[in-house]
Amino acid sequence: MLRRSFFARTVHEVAPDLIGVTLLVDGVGGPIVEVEAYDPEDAASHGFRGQTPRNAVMFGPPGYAYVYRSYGIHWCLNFVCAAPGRAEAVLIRALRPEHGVDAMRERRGLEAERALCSGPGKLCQALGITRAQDGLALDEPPFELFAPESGPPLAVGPRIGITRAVEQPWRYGLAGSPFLSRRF
DNA sequence: ATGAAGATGAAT
DNA sequence: TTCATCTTCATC
Repeated sequence: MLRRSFFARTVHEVAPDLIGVTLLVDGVGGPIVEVEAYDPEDAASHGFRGQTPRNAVMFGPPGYAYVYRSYGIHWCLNFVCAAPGRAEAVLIRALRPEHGVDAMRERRGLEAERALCSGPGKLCQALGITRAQDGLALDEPPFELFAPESGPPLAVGPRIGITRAVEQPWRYGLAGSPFLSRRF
């Protein structure tokens, strides 16, 4: 199991290391196949303009969940990294449905495994993540994180949906996975 | 009090 | 490509 100290590093080290890590929420989830990194010097990050009630968790200690509402409809899950005061976090964008697939299908109202967790909003709906999980520790229930046996092949590319003038190769994924939100 | 933008998803 | 949907935050 991952210890909270796993996240006490720069997001640029943590993000690629999360590919292949199994994420469970109340026993539902699977290996992460896609993430994105956000740091305080990044104009596209929620933390760029300073602390607000919404992004407060980003500025707290590492190893906690930062959950925010996206487009008024969806929820998105992040893992907070780096020392307190530095707003760094990894957006969890997709995972391979492995545990509790039936629960995911029920919550998503879909059958196709391919569509259950292939996007940050979909993933939260499938795992039952809402504001209720904002600020919760990642090494305590309902969360469970398991390191992979070996480092999987990584794909790297620019992030998705970033309209600001920030173009960096900060999206990481499991190369060739059919469960990505988008091909690299 | 008001407005504009947004780390998306699903349908067309 | 379009649009639903509404919170968040900045501004007035």
